[in-house]
Amino acid sequence: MQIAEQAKTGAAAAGLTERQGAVLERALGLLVEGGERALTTAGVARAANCSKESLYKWFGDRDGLISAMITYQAGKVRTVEVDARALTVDSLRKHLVAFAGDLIDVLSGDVSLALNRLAIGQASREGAGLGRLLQERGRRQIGKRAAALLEAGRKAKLLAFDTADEAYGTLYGLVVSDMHLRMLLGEDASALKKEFSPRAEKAVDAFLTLHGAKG
Amino acid sequence: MQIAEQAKTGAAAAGLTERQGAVLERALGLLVEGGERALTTAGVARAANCSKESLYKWFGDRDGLISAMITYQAGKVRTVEVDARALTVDSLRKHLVAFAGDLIDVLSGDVSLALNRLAIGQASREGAGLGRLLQERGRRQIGKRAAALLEAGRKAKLLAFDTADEAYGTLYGLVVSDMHLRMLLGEDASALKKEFSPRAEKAVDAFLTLHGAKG
DNA sequence: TATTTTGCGTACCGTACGGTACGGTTCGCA
DNA sequence: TGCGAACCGTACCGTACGGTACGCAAAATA
Repeated sequence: MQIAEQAKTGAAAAGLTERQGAVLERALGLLVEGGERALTTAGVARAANCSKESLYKWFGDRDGLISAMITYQAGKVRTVEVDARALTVDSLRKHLVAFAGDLIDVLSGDVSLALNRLAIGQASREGAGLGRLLQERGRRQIGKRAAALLEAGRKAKLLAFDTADEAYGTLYGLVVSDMHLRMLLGEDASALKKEFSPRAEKAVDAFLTLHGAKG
Repeated sequence: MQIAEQAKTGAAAAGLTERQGAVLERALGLLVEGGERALTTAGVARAANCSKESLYKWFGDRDGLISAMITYQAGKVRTVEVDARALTVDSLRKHLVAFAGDLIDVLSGDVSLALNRLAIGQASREGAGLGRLLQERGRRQIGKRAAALLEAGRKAKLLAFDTADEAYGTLYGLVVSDMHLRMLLGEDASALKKEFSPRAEKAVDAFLTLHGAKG
């Protein structure tokens, strides 16, 4: 039910058949479960109850399949719009803390980790195609949300910074530190999440100390 | 000449023959050049002018070779001891800026990026063996240097923090942000280094704002 | 109902890799 | 000089993957 719904939305966002979305969902499951080695065309076909010929017809080749997986997964992410009116110190802090929590959630997600591992592994041999795609479709989205929030804070005279990008970089670093890399290297994601989630408020405090207009 | 000397020191640190060190050096070159796909046993043997049989004799199997490469590479890193006496605000700042620059240098190095990509790619399929090894031999080393510096700053009443680990995490996040991940995903390392190096001083300023005893 | 389309299942091909075996050669040593 | 260890180069084997081709069933269309 939930999976089917996800498949629907993700497929709709990428302009694909519902069936094709279901196939991509199975492929993502395979990737999460067994890494890149498990993402074979035969394996995907078997897991999704379709033929290899259909895979090549729909996605071109293996790289096309992977690209479709990234785009499809990115289509599932929905950024929450922030109401910029009536922003107070407390509400800004709450929004920042919520954003930090969502950021940690996204980065520690199984599918996100698997796709990042896949793109990083591919990055060395053939340009940065998948890496750029992942960056574009994934990070840009949540980055826009952060930029909007930060700009709203600045307009409300609650934040002070030169550029939103730089301030976002600071916030990102304070929240994430090296958590993402450690998870990518195989450290237990849920354990690391438990370690970093409580630090989200401290990170936001530090960010406000650095960029809060009151301080 | 330089390579030979590196091979000597790296091999000595890992308890290997000079010849074996040279082989690992060629293997690292192959990995940097062409990624994991280029790191085949036949390719290493050809590039290093040795036989596959010797490779298996020395390193066991392909994973043993990779582990040896990580340990060998880590053996080349030498941490600089910091003189903790007579630490002033200015000298502490200089030390922190120097540390930040070295951190960026290490993370943006060709070999470091290639090994991290390899370990991340391997992380999904078989535990976190290589990831742990890389973390242990690589990050721990520079982390110890940071911890020593931070503790010295605290003893000199120039820094205030709860635990050195947490403070190091803050410093790391401020300096690195998402630079490492972006490089791992294939963004041009030298360009990113140029972008982040000037920010090292700002990052240290921010860190001192957060943890400086004077502020 | 006849026909076209779609797609599943399977078999197949070429290639490339990890790992092993073997003949020939160099080098240290008695 | 004779011997053994180490090692290079190459050939070989089993496996697994990406990609293609084919036979056949089911659904859609006329």
